[in-house]
Amino acid sequence: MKKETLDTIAAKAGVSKTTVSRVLNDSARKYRISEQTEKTVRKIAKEFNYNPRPVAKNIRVNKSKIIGLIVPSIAEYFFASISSQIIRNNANHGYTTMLVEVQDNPAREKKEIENLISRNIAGMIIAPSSNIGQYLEFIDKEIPIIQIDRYIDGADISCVCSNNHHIGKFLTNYLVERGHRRIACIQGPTKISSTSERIRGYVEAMKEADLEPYLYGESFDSQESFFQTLDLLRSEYRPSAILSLANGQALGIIKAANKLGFNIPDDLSVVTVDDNKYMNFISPSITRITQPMENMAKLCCESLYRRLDDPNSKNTSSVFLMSTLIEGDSVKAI
Amino acid sequence: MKKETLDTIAAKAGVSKTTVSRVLNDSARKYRISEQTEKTVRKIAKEFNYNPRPVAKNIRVNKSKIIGLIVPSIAEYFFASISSQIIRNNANHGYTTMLVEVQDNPAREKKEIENLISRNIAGMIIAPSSNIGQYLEFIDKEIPIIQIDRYIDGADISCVCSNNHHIGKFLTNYLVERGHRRIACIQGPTKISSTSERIRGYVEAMKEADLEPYLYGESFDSQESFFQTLDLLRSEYRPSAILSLANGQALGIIKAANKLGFNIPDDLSVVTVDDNKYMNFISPSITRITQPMENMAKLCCESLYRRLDDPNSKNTSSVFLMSTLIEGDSVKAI
DNA sequence: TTGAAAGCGCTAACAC
DNA sequence: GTGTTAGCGCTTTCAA
Repeated sequence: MKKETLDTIAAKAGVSKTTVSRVLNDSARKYRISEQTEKTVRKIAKEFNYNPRPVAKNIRVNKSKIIGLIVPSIAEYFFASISSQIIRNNANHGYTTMLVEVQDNPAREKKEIENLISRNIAGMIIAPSSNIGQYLEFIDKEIPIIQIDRYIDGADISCVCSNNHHIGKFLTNYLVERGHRRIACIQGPTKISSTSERIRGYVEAMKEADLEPYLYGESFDSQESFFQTLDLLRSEYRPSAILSLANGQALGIIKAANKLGFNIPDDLSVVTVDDNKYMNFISPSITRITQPMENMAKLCCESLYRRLDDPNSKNTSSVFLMSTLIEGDSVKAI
Repeated sequence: MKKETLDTIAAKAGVSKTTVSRVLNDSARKYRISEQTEKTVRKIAKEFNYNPRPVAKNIRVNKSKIIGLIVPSIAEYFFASISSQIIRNNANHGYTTMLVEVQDNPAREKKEIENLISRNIAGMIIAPSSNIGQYLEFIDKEIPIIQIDRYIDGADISCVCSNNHHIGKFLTNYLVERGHRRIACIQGPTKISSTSERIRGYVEAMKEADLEPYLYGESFDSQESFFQTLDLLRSEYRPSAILSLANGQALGIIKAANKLGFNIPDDLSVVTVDDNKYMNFISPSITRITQPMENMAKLCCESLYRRLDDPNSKNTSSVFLMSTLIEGDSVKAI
């Protein structure tokens, strides 16, 4: 490709490569380089289609214009959407994104973080999959980290998340207000904060309504939710409503209800979390909470850029965003 | 973070950094380094938690273990899924992925490619958005490129795609065989091969059945498809069936049909391309073709690794994968 | 206002 | 078997 280096440009321009470097880094003013020199250098650089190699700079200054993004999997719409926004924001800000997936696998997570660090990333955005608070705090001293969607309890690392406790409580209350008493919650993996917070909200709302929480399930997977819901609907408890904590689960619930001939919402009410363009088309349309994904990505990036631009601003911040209810036809008032 | 370098390790081990480098690159055997030395070096390296800096190596050998992945947007499920697979494959193969989005914007595409190249990527996987065949051929001489999902007509660059011509023809025939005569096709952006090939298949099937093709629309956007379908259904032509080339469009079509009180499939049959976990839940379930995304990603990566492993194997190859029909309830036989 | 020279961490010729 | 040395392309003192 472009074989031009500072040296070749310098030779053509009849100046030293130092000067070329300064001009091309917009430091001409700072070093009081003559307008004439600056002009020639820029002209030659353009003429020869000079393209600096960031790696060479990286090795020197030990920092790159790369941001590491660590998510469970972008096959999940929520993370795909967030990641898409982040990648775009980064690009607009002059950063390239290294996106890695860790499949909620702690070993993989550790490995990928080390990989990213060895590649001199300037900053990191992570939806943590495991309890690596201390490790992250250690890294955060040198490489700014922002947690997104989830946070590690007790870790002093900035985060931008939904107000998941509110989500759980709000949806539960929504069902309670409509007369439901036997409200089950199909929980996801309970170690991640987004889930545990929602569960906490659910339990709290149930307690406040003098109802007994009923938690079951352990994954976000559709298939598992399907089987678990089958069990649940056949059980003695037989809820009149189910609170699903993610869309994958909701699909499993719907499938199970259909299979057993339970009509939604007549025989079973369902509410869930997260939205996407398909949700309006499944019938009945499921009442759901939608998280402000675009805003979440935006705030997260801004928070990161702030620390990147001013390495002194080490104050960690926690941001909890409010979500929006989208009412469908999946809840019956009884 | 880890401040260790080859030098520090060498000092601790009492050998030269060359030796350390050789050992840590698994070339001990090649240089007939004594087992004793090798053992000590490895021990010290581990002890000091040594982490090599790929950038330093990159600048020396002018190649990194980074693969650039260029897609329109991962907010689109198809690309999210493919990208997810590719990222995972790459990670398993020791490569980190730089994922960039170009939003089907030619200027952005050019800029991002240059960016990736300046970062010394080892290889590139791209779903091209514009007609940059010559440019890619030029790059391909030094950096292996594989096109995925789409290919640039006339460019001598490897590709792994669906057999999109077959998809278009097959779905059209499916409708023809069920007695439909007025079959409209809501096309996407016609400059990308995946779309144009599907259109070609549609037109061919129509011609063979002595029917007049009726193409309309120009984007994959739900909202646009919605309005265009409204127009179409109100028009004189009034198709009995619509071939949608992507899921976003299909949603727009369904919405338009609902709005005008057209029952699917009684008043309007619909078929579309691509599947995802929500498609089974929208009602009626839309008959659709599903592309072998996992396999597509796999073959694409393997093809790339082959060239990466053996720089001489410069033979470009075109792979066209077959897709699978998923029958729903969206087509009426008339 | 500009340049020379050193050095970032690593690899690879070449030597012994 | 192992080490010396040069150099990848860039930035950054330090000097002029």
